Amino acid sequence: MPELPEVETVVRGLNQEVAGFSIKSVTHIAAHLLKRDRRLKNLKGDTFSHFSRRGKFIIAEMESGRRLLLHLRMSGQLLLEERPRRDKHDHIVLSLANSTRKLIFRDVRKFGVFEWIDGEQQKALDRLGPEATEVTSAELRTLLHLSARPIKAFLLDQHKIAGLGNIYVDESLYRSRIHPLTPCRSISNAEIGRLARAIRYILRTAIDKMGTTFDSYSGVNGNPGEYASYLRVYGQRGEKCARCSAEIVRTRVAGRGTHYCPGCQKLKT
DNA sequence: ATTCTCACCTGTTAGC
DNA sequence: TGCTAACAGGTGAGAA
Repeated sequence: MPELPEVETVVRGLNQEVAGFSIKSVTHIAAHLLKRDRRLKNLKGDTFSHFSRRGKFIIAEMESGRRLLLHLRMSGQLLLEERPRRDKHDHIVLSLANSTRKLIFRDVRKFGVFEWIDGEQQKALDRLGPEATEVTSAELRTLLHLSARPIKAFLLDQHKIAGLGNIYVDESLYRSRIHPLTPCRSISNAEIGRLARAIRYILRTAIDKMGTTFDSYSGVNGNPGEYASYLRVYGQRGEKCARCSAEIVRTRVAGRGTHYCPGCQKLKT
């Protein structure tokens, strides 16, 4: 599932391959996206000038001055293809001027977002917490403060920290040796320091590896990410912990499948 | 204000 | 084997 490193990889690909290209025609646009934003009909003729990322959101700045907000959610993909074979999950297909390739927004589960930025979309962006790649231990300490909620729920909350999802939360907690159910307020300063460092390190490493392909994720050219082989706990149930050899377990925390090592991530309350 | 639960979707998998 | 139910997970609306 696309989290910060996967979205960052897509944005880099878009800046390399799509920035500067104009939309020659809208080959296909799905009804459910038009229903969300009627103005998507007027994509034609505008030019992509630059792509950026905020949390897991993608922002496309257009030459007209308008901006598009894209979100891949669970299964969204942005793909560049030469002669795309029509897939029933393609919801937007854009023909680019002076290019043989088409830009495709494919999304099996239809949770993805593709709409012009207006007051409502801007508000959603403004509500996001600090970028997870940049989070400092001082910031984290302030945010955790007196909260009794489990650290895993906190780290998944985009309004607290933006960019982490289920995979990288589990990996960050493992690296900093913190049990996912630990109440935020019970986490020591030393642990907060380890956690902030772990989050930054893991996200940066995963960006270097162009993300994790577990299921369907790929970059704009269809290339899978290479971080899957570096995962220490996510999807590793039953495997031996690399640090203490205990068996990695999978439970449910904050409604999500949660992986951790019972040997080196002890719960304190 | 904060935090929790559920709906949104559909392909895949577990269980009978 | 074939069916159904549960599951996967990011987000926001509404409830507690």
